[in-house]
Amino acid sequence: MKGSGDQIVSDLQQLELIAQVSNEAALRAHLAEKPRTVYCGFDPTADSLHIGNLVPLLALRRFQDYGHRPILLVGGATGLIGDPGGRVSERTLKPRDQVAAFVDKIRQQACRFLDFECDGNPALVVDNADWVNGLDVITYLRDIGKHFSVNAMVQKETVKRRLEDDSAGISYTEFSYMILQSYDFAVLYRDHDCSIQMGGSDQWGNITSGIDLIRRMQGGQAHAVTYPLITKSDGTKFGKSADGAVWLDPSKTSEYKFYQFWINCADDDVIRFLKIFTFLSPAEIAELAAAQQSRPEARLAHRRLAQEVTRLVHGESAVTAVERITAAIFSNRISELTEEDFAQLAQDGLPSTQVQQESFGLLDLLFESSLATTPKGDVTRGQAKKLILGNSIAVNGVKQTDPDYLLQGRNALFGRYHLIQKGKKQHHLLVHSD
RNA sequence: GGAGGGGUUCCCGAGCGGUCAAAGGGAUCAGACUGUAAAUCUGACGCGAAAGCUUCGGUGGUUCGAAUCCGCCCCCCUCCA
Repeated sequence: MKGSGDQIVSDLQQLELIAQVSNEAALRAHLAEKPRTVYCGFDPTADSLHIGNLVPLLALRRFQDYGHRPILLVGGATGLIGDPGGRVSERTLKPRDQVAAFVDKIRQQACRFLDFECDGNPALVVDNADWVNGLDVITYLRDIGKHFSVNAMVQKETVKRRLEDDSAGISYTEFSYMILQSYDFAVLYRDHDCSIQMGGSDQWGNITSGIDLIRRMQGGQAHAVTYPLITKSDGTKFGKSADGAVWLDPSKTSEYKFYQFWINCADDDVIRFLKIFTFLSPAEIAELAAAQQSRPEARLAHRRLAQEVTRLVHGESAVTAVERITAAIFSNRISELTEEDFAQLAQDGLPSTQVQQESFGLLDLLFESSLATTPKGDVTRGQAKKLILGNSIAVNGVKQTDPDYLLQGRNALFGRYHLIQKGKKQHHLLVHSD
């Protein structure tokens, strides 16, 4: 454990991880007095968490490091409803069994970021389905709903936006989301003495509404902390890469791609991301910032960011593997790679294809390997041809512009390897097997 | 149930009988420049090698010809009951 209980607030502020706090003085006093319990909710919207979810996950971890107890809530119930916040239009309801499956996966994934064994403040995982599913309508309306003023709910930003939008509107179902989330907070307050809820800044309305509910139902005082939504300096959406979100599940986003995502971030974002997504000390970050100033082309900060986050999510061995690939590929001296290097590439997770044939059409390979993905997301031969003709494809470091080019075993490096490059950053290995 | 307004290519958003695979912007991919950066410039952006084929909520019509007109149906929004 480090620092006094309320040091966490200053630290989070320094890391630009606090957007809003319900009442800073009160919160500090509350945290300084003794270890507290803080929770953050994760709705099961997919079968994996994505890098955006790292923000609250790591923030919970920070709270734990300061002696507070983190509760990770998985929204098995709220996930069936859908949060109207951050959305311009109504969600499509997901099948119940699907949500249940998502809950399991997310619970497993999230667990590795928190300590469940430590003395005093072990983390806890809960599922709000446990207390919401058994709730009958009358109890819901009489004991919970009675405490909510529709007049006030309508004023909440997330709801208001949907009411004012003349192309969307909001269903009663999503309108009720806030009540369920408020109830979660009240239950955790009652059963686990959980007095702080953390969430994205878009959750502010839901959180404060929970604070109100706790006051009304139990006469208690709870607190809210929100973190800013992560933005990119160029204004495009954070966390998206070529084919959508960057997931924590390696079967959805390979370790190599994951690492590449981070090392590729913009200069203007890298220091901020180091603060948010790593546990490096302020001194270390300052050092990297200085290095970036003096020698930006060295990309020390980028590399460190990629290393740290990959280690956090996938472990040390993944870092070693993906750095081997990266070094081999971006050193730009393909001719210098040894036979062992090539064998290692496929093993380390560089996408690869095995073929028996002596010769294989380049165009076909682009198609088979999904390198020929159109801007829309389809894989077509037409796109493969466009890429070849558009001077985008290199084979073993040499550009090939002939759409009929054949990858032949006898021309392969070491008799079996063809390294295909699409643009500068996408690679695929063709292996001619014996 | 009544009145009105909408559903266009990944998103936003023009089009309102032919010259429309459908303006413009965004996103995305690639090329140049670089530092695996940003900004900028260039090209691509329904499928197909091509002829051509399939798109504008669904369906059936009217037309030589429809995203554009008509009927029915579905969905969304606003107001009224």
